[in-house]
Amino acid sequence: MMSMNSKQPHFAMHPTLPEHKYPSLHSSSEAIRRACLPTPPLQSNLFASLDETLLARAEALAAVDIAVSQGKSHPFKPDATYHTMNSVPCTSTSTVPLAHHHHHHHHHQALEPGDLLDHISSPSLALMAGAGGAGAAGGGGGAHAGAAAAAGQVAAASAAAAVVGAAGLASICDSDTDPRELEAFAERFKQRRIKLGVTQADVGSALANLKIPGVGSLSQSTICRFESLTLSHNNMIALKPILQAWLEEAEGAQREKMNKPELFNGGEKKRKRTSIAAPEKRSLEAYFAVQPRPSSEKIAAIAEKLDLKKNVVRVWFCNQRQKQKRMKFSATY
DNA sequence: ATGCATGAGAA
DNA sequence: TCTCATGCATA
Repeated sequence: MMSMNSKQPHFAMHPTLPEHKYPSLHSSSEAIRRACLPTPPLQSNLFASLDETLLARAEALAAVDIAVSQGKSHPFKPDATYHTMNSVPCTSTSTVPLAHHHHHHHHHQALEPGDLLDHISSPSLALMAGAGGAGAAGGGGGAHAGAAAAAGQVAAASAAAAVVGAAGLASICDSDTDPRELEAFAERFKQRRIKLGVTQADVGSALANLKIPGVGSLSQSTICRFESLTLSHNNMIALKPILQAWLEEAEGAQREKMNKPELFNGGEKKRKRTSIAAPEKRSLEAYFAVQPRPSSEKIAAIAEKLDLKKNVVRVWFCNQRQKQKRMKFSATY
């Protein structure tokens, strides 16, 4: 069933896109999203001394499973994760046999100085690498290529380089930033991937075989998240051209097997995943509902109350915030 | 498929 | 310190 999969340390360049300020926006989808969240929004106020009082209250509510019924409700947090970067020419090369439509979605593109050139410019890929092979299914394994650098934004470098020109397989058009388009692509991608008989892990490692500058391998997790749209909008946009390139590549050379037996393993330190118990988790969610960005002090307080390491709590909040920003149910619909 | 974690880069 | 892209470990 599983395979031992061992990747090299962790080399990756995260060109990281500038952080944008997402202006307000939707409220409906935001509501939907929250409604789907495991934790019903708490109704507390953010006034009063957000001290032990609130913490205790939140925890108390959490303990009771939160019934909510106080005459106070606050609006949802206007925290959209959007912004789209887009400023590169459009080669209209949507090789995607998808039904794309054009329409305008109110995308607030808060472009910052850096954004203007921070995009993926079609890295005219004309490569021919071997597609993954192996047909095992599952979330398991596969050999891993030890490519360096991951694929954040193939932009940075290529943008300026403007290697555009030849066969533009990827093009950044507004349709590429369209959530519906992304969703459609993701679905289609998964379908075709399965048809090719490759696992998510296979795709991840195969990406390194494509010689796209700045693009290395990705993990099964990321491929999975791409397919399920559980990535940020920006992340989806950045990955789409890459995965699309792989897909076309793989389908084109479905016969070749250029497998690369990467077998280097020092076998060591296995990271242990700390697991937060359900009760504690509930409390955290309660706290989060009332104050998604607790101060360092508050985090410390919470950590102590729940008997968790402060860092664990901090990271939990970070991840929780990030979760809220995923594509699914992310507004703009 | 997801939870918790790391690290780079921006604030 | 936070955000964001990613990944290991795991259910």
